Amino acid sequence: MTALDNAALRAAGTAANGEQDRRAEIYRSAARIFHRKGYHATSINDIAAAVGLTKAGLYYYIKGKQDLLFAIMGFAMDQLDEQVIEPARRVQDPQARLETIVARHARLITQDSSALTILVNELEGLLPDDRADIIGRQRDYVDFIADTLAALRDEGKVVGLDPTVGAFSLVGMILWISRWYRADGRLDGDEVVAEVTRMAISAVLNRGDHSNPGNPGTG
Amino acid sequence: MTALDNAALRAAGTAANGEQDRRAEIYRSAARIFHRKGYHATSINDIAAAVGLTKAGLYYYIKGKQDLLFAIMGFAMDQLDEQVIEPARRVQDPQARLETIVARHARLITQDSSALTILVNELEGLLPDDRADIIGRQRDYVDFIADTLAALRDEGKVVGLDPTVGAFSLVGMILWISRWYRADGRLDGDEVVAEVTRMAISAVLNRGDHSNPGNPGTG
DNA sequence: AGTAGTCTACCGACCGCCCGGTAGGTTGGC
DNA sequence: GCCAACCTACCGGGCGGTCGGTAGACTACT
Repeated sequence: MTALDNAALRAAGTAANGEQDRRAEIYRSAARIFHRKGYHATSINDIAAAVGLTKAGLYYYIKGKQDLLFAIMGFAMDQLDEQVIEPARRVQDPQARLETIVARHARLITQDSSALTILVNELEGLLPDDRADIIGRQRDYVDFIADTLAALRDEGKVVGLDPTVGAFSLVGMILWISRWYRADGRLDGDEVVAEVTRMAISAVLNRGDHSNPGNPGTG
Repeated sequence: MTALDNAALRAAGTAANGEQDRRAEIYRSAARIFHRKGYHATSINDIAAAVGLTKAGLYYYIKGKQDLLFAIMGFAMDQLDEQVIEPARRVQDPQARLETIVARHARLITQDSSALTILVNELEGLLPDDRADIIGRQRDYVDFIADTLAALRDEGKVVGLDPTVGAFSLVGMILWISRWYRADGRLDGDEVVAEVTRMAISAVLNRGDHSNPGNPGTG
């Protein structure tokens, strides 16, 4: 989970090396605890204790609880940008681009879901300005997926699917992974990523109708 | 949102009619506020004010904050049982059953997502015994969907999909609706339900491979 | 080598506030 | 007179956050 180091570095500015390490550890621990207990149910003392500091000592490194949350969510959003969106932007073919998006996003979650899960679950813990910032970036992401679906529709590969609904539904499928996936479970991360990616593609691609010959109706 | 009345009635036992109404209003308001702000960020005073009582007055009707949460989640789970699982159980054909599950669950969410959303987002606010109860019922639901997918696989309509992963993915797609659907949005509830249901069926049904002729790889 | 000053990395004690919850009334309809 | 349906006033406690202090490493000067 050393990835949060980057966010810590960014927040630390021109600090000494020891301070960078400590700060990274704090961000990492906070993300883990926020993820497990939720933001509001986590006290500053919880985080301090987890990194072997007192509350006052912790405040040497952080500005406040809200800033901690915003930093973690900003990091998660950066991760999404760098690991999912940017690589996908370089893929021209819409179907391949969609596969890239789903597979990379799903992989991020199976690797470490803390920050990414906080990103979607703790929005109301942010200050209004910070929330607007994060929500805007999230909307850009959904729009990017919707645009990809629209491109697939223009190719005739997708028929009769609203791109926005499609994008939200795929995102829901992906995000939910963090609720049920266990690294020590029956399937390993790569298998889960592959399964979900296949489902996502299948969900949006047009393969004729799915009317059910043996089905008297949905009543 | 009068549906919570039932849960209130159940909790009230043999109370007078006026008390039933008041209690139902409390449960309804609490569900709405928990949904909007989250359980931990909602104070008993918030709920009391919303129903025009003081905190002490509210305690005439409720036993405590945790019981309130558990009652709301129990109601949501009852709703799922009665409106989704039981009707679906009566559908023999697996594909029709799956359509029933998705459409009915999605419709519940577009109609009133408060209690159902609390049900999945506030589990850690419960006491351990209560949490075990709710989690058990949720697992039963996912198993029910997975069994339906397994039946479809036995029919040859689904190939190469892990039923458990499939069930979780569909649930994620459905639950996420509560995060983006707005009753005053571009699409009405029925359209959203229909779109999501079609995507869900398409996601699991086997329609040949989706390999991409114009795709040099997923780089 | 000694020592005075400085800075980092903390800690113990404390602040005001709000929380969930309660004790003990008060009021109004039957 | 009684009881349902509230209220005012309060409790202990934990919260986020701050304050003044300090051990110890490091530097600067004599």
